[in-house]
Amino acid sequence: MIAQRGQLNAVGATVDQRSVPATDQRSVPEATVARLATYLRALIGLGEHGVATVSSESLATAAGVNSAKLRKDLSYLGSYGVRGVGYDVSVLTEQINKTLGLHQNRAVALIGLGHLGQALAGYAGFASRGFRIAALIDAHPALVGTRLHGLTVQHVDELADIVRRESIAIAVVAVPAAAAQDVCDRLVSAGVTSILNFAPTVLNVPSHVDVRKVDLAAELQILSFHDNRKSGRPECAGALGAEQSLAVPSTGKVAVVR
Amino acid sequence: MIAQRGQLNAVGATVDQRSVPATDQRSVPEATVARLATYLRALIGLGEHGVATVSSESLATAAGVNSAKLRKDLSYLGSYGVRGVGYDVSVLTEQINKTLGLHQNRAVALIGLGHLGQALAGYAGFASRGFRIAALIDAHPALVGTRLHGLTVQHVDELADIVRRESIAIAVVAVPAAAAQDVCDRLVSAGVTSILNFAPTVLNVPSHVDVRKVDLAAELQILSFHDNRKSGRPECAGALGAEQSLAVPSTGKVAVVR
DNA sequence: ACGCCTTTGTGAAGGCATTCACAAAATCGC
DNA sequence: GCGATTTTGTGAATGCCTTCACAAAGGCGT
Repeated sequence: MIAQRGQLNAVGATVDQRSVPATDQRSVPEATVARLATYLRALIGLGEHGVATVSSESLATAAGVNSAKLRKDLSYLGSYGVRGVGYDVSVLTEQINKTLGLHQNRAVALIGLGHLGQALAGYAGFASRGFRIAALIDAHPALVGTRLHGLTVQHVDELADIVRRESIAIAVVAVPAAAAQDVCDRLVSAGVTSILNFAPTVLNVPSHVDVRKVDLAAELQILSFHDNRKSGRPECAGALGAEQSLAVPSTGKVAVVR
Repeated sequence: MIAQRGQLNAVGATVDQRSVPATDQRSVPEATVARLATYLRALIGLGEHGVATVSSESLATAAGVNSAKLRKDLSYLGSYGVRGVGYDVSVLTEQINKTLGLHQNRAVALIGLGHLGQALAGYAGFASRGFRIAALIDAHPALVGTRLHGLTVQHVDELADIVRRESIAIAVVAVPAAAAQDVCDRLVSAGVTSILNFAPTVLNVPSHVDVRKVDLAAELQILSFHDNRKSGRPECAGALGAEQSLAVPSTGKVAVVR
């Protein structure tokens, strides 16, 4: 399903001169997609340093993965490397851009302008990596109408209009957990098909809508788990100890890795 | 789906020394750990609503996963359910807390107080979910010395002292990409063993240090990929116009007209 | 006490993802 | 032109995660 798209794509009619399934998004594994963004970042960095060609080995190092994985990942996009030489930085950059659908800046709506929302509104990384924040939305009367990073905050009741007017497909939700599902429902019925959720709650959406969540505290909790494990024995010091007291510290063993 | 993944740093298996079956953290799969935080959130929510017992089915729904997965995940922690009844909310909450090492509040250092850093400094979700921001650190002279959310911003040169004084094992890095590796190196040599990185760059760390990254633009790019794919095929009648697709069944190709 | 009903915990199967390892392709030096 | 050298692209193997499906375990009603 989902065949290749005939990209109009301004910059040069670089259209596929290949007859092969270039940019065959059908089968790009999820894990690979998640890494493409990292590769893209690394490639852009290389390009800015004037590097014209890069081997899978060094690109992999720059992206923090091993080269076999990188090559397999890239192979899903088509065959853009040259054996014995490596990858052309600009070609590969363009190819990943295309695969990720970043050929044109995508309009994004940001809902919720608390501390986090305001920070996101000013985050330069969005603009520099293919996204344009096209609307700022909040429900708080004191915020609506104020200007922020060049945009006027609009009321959440106008959400549907805004989404349609600006052809917004992607929204960032940075409202309190209690309000998130409601905002989400409004977004979905307005036609948004992709949501990045910062609220610590599960969003229920119809199957044609994609949700990615960023749960900041959860990230720390995951680190905490590993840290707990690394630091060895001293676990539940207080509260519910009982069974733990007979740890075996004699060897003082610590987590040994590789 | 599309759950985030950790980075390198697999954190290998620890040594044996076993004989304590309960809370055997040695073998909890990474994917499970990442979900425990979500279960915990759901459980706390249930607890606050006075729910005393919950079945795997309804807890799974609350957490947005299927019940088989939830049961298997919980089985790694031990056997805390009662057949025919379900799980005791408070027992399970406590158990997950323990597994994640959240029995006592963990001190966290936050480095970088730009827009994002300031938002994180004020993020209530950290405090309510087991973490205490114990230090705010930046390099900018204009920021050092100012008070923010009850803490005085300290200079990055004092980082090592602060980490030791406060027994900090976890740090949040919210500095510009160009400064991230340097800050990271300082953290590691000061003894920090877990890092949550918001800078869009790969951090190199020794194998005993854990890094998790949150790349905001990458999240959007991943959504963009799927969105790109979706809009190429008129699967579900998306009543959101803006784009019209012309499918060419014979070749399976799709052209997008804007 | 005794079935009945509900729900857990878990082997087994199936699906993805990662890693391995090597043949194929391309350049370079001579 | 040709062999040496480099590096890609990819089958095959391995391992991890998810899903299935069901026996075992416990409460409840009678």
